[in-house]
Amino acid sequence: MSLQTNSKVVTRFAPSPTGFLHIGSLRTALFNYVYAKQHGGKYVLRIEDTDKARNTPEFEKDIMDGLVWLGLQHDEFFRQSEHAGKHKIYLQKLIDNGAAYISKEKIEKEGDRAEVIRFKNPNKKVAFDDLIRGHVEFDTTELGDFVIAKSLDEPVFHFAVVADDFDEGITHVIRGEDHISNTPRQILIQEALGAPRPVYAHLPLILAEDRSKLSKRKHGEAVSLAYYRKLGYLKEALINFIGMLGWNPGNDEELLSLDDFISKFTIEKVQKGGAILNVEKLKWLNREYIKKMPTAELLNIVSAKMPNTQGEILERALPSIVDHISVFSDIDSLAASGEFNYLSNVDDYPKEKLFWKDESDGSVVINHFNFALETLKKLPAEPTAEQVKTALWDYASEKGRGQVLWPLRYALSGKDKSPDPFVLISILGTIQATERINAAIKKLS
RNA sequence: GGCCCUAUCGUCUAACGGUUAGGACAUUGCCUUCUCAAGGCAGUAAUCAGAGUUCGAUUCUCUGUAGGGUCACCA
Repeated sequence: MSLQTNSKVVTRFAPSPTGFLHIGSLRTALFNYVYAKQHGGKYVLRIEDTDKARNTPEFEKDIMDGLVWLGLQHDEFFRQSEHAGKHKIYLQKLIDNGAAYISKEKIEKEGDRAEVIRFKNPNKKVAFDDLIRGHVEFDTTELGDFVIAKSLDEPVFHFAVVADDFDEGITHVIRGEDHISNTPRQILIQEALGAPRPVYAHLPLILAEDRSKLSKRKHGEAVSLAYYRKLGYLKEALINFIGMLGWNPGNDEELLSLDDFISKFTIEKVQKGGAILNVEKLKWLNREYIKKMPTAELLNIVSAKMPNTQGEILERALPSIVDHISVFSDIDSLAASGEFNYLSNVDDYPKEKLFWKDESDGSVVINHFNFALETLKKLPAEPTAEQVKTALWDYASEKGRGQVLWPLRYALSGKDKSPDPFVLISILGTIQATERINAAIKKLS
């Protein structure tokens, strides 16, 4: 407790660039960021690149890009490999004071060294108070004298983490639950180094549908931020969703921004059990955020996805397009299946489609069309849907709405499913609408 | 298997030891309606099991069960 109140909070997110930014890591990053910000502290990003064989610059770039895109800007940046000199000094110090030793090994697999540095395990019980889990206790005896470096120049994860956390003044280690059993050995190293112990908080894991840990190998690309980003999920929705997996504000609020998290987040209230990632809810959230988007921004995005429909038509059609999607990539599939064809042309259709239910008298339909044509003449070239509705409603009610509106809508859209004819006319304008109705009349006569 | 962690509707979750166990997503029905959506309203649905402690356990304790994590010269 005293650590929290007396010193400035410093948190860190320490991914290793051996894969794309994982959705679970994303939450770790978010909570670290939020926790630091709400305590007026610092949030450090540290790339843990000590495994030279598996690191790639692409992954490092993906991680950094993803974080920046989400708005989780770090205050300080480190690359673990750049601390090799410091690690070496610490390692030497431990060897000198007998806390670690150079050990002769037999080579069991490829890459094994004949000599490694092992930590002299004091074989004791280690206990720590986890902000989320409370009191946790381990007996480190079973760990044996574990390896902390392959050589003076090649520290292994546990050692590098402790050394770096120490150097960077990390006060709070907020990380995934998969690290909880790593904690005792890291505490042992800390003690040997004379480093202060940070406050620990182990987050529950994000699970797949089958309750297993979300892993790239098992669950494919749906575990990476890049995947969701590519599908067109909004960062606001992603942050909101991830932040509420395993945590909630304690009331019925569902829509939270990054700033809301900073003001409301309470690490003690983080759930202890793992949570399944529920894409349906993510979609719902995304839709909520799409609804909130400024029209101009929306137009930009939709416009890029619909090269065949541009300008004012697209502008007027925007609400009816957005109405049908929960993610922007939905537009691609909807467009591919011809859902929006009516915006540029009328697909050919059999004239029977112009009859409502079991009607079959073409002349009656033509009468309705003629009334519509007359009405269009009296309307402005680009009427609002409301204006069109007012002009046609009484007639349609009198003659039968289905009888009038179904053929009209079909003539205008050429489709079984579409926006209603009033909206259609408001999108197309009276000139285009007149053309399409005339084409329908020609079909019938 | 050892060690560790966890357990409320299908999913995410709320509930100072006393609630008709609440909300959201999903789902179902209804309304609206010319179609498809959207929207509105309503409904179905949960305390893992068994012992304790207590006047009273979702809540505390123990046991069991189930699930998960971790056991590298990876991070």
